[in-house]
Amino acid sequence: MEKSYQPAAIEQRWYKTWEQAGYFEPSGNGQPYCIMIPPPNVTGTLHMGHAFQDTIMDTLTRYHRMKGANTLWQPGTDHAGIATQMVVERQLEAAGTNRHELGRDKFLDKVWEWKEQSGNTISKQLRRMGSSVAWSRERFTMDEGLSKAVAEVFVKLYDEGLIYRGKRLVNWDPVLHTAVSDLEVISEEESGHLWHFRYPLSSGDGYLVVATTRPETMLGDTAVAVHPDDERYSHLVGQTVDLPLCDRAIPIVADDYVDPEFGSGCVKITPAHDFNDYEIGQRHQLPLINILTVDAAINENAPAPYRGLDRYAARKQIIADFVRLELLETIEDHKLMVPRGDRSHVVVEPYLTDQWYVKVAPLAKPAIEAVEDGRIRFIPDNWSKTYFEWMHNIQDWCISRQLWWGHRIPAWYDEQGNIYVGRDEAEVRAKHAIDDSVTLRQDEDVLDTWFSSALWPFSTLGWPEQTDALKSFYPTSVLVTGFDIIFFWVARMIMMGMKFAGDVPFAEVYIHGLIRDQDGQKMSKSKGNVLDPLDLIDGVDLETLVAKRTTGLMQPQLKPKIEKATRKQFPDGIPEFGTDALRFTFAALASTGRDIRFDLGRIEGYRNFCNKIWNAARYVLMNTEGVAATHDAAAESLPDRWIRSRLSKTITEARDHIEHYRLDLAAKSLYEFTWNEYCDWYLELTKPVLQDEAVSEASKTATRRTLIEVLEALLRCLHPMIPFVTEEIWQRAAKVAGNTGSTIMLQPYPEPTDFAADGEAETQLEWIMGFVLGVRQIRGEMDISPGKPLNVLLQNVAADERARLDEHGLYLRKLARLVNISTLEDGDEPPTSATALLGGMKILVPMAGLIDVVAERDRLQKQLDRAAGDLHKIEAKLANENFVARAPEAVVTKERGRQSSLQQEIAQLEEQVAKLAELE
RNA sequence: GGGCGAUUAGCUCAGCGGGAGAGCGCUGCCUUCACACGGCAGAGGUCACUGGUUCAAUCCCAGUAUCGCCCACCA
Repeated sequence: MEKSYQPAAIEQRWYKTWEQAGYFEPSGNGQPYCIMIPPPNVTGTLHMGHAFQDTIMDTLTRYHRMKGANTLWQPGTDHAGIATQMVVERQLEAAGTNRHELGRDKFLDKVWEWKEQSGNTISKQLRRMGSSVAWSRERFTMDEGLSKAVAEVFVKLYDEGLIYRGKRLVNWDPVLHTAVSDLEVISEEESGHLWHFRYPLSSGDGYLVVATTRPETMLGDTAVAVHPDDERYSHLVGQTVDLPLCDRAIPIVADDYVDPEFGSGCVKITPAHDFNDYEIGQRHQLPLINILTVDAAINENAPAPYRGLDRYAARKQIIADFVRLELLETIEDHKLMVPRGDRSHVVVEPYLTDQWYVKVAPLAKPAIEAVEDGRIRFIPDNWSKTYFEWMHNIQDWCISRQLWWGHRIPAWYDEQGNIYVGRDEAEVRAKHAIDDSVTLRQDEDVLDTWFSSALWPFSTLGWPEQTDALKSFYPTSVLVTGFDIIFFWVARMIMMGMKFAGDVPFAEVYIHGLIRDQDGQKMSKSKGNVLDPLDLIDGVDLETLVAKRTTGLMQPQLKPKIEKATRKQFPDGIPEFGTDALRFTFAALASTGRDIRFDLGRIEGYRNFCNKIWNAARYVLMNTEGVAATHDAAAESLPDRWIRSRLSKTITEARDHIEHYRLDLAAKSLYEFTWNEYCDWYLELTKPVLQDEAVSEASKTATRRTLIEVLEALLRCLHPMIPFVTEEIWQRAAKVAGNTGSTIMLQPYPEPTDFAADGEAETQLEWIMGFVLGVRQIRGEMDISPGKPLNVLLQNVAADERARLDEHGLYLRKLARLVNISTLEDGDEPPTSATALLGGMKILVPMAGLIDVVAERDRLQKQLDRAAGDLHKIEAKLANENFVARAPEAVVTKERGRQSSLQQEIAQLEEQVAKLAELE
């Protein structure tokens, strides 16, 4: 084996081997365990969030596979309507054309081409992460099967009256020229103004003042509203005002919606361009005047001077005209929420169009109940609150998009505009007896991407066919996803799954946090702070990293800043850490719910951990080659019994933590066992056994067996998190251990009962550790070279401790580097020494004339102070009658025990301090 | 406006009703026959603040402050 762990040398080789052997595919045996991957954008690339999420899913999948489950982790990608179409449109733009010139069919060919070309990038990257997904079952949301499911669901919902077409206000993206759903609109506070306009009363008796943040919409005003109880205006209700700039009189209406305290208490009503005004318009039968084109310019319904002006140019002009007419009362600075499209980032307009909607309330009801009664559990549970909050206030879902890339809506129109919905045109004609003489035109629009995503858990298993896969794996076991798509995706999957697949789509929803940069910033291209998971795996030099971060920026002026920050943070680029180190880092950081700052220090630490395992394995393999297949358990040494017992506990912990989705705690347990117990103590404790000629062969064999058996089991424990290094080592270790399996992937996950718990061994070994630590501490603080052999004297040695000394002196001598351990009898006068305490026993390191009295006194005094402080607290507690009376018996007993041992410790320390004083 | 979360060592984070923890960083010593991606020893914290509950609070409750996120139609 190499002296240090080289991830690049093994990772890709093992992945290929596993995939070719078919280990990722469902075994067909055992309890089904299924995870559906949240399908990434087909043209996307792997980012830190994916890598994190994939690590979680793969760890769970590998764990359950090792436990014998029939596992299916199913991969796939999403067509991501708007996002993908935008990318291709940008390419066309660069080539000097656009989709309209190309036409729909040719454009779609281009998108498919782009999908083919870039679509497997993310699959390749998923492989680099070690993801054990069933590639044979990879799906794409626009596959034939999934498209069928989409049509099926659409038709069924339509037939039940749960999908309808309606003319309403929608969020209109004037750049993309499509409707978007409420969820796709991001409202952020921006600075703006509040313009106060005077609307003259038709009666000529003055004017009303209305305030608006959007002056241009006044061209579409069809009323002014006041509160019904507002005495200032009640006499005016029913009268009209003359709408300035327009040759129209509009009514003054009374409506509860108006807040009389705000502004003047008068509100201009533009039913065609504001969601609230639309409602008011409905209540008062006001006309709707649409004054905008699809580009959000002023249309022909507005007075001539404004036609054709962009909305913001029109705003300027209108304000100028109000000033000219002396109808502008005042302008205030004002903070307002500006709605922007989440893709285009342009301000969206409420816009009156025909769209398709899903009536969601009837679907939401059972979906709410499923979470309420625990058929679906959120982890952590508080996300269920977020879910309920949204589900209880859910609005109908606008599912049509004026795009070309996506599932085309399965609705046809005849020349009279009648609507026919069916799975395809032939079905529509048959169902409605429409012969070929009638021309049918299919709806031009496509469905919201999330419509097909909502069907993902069952459409990917073959629904509407009742396939074996569907029967085995639906409902799936757990959904692993981020909180940002609970509404977009999770809620809709639950609704659709319950409606069409007859059950909840998953039993648990594990919500993980967002990966942020080291400063807590969201990683984004425009901030220039993205880390590519592959750069962490393979390493990257500084120039490449800078180039990656600064090319293709939307705001090129940020380049110098990004470059500077990058050069400062990564002066030497990023070293190669390997997939396992990255995965272990994600696992260790995956505590519940909260966001994660990705810290390079952590990944470096876990890279070192992989190397530690590697070297521990080198040691073990070096010492166990050809070891007998069995051993006599009676010949096991104390350290053998101890490490087996510790491993048993560690296995319990690891399993328990993984089952509860606490990968961070599982990682921690395994890390600490491996490093602090197996490496730091056990491997060191085997050296005296294996090197000492006096130790029996049977005992050596038992130790060799323990070395290899613990290593082999530990590798299995760690495999779900760090699959590559564990497989590489396991292949060698398994042979020595006598395991003939072909891969660690399919070995059983260790059981706690595989190794004997042994409380007695743990107690005894703790005593040995205490002894060694005591001597080391003296060495460290008294500046005695670690290599210098020492003699120690023991005082106040109890009978059972004498027995331990006889039995385990070998370990003490080796680990503490002692030549001689001798026991002082009562009355023996000890030489000048540095002292360590172990329970009631004193360990004395004779210092002859070398002792630094001051240093030793300081050292003891420090211990004394600490002990005295602790004792003081405990005595205060015990002096409290209420504590003694009310605290549980066990707690009181424990405190009394601590009290007496501290008293003993203090007495001994004081004695030593007094002795030192004699030397001064 | 409503809801959720965070505040613990220099940094990144665990923990939790009865003795403050890890990794990284820092200090000192050590090229010891698995590992310098290492070993040994060590320094470092009024667990944001104020009250309350309790025999006992970093932990539970209430409030305050700061930071963050989500939802919401106030022109």
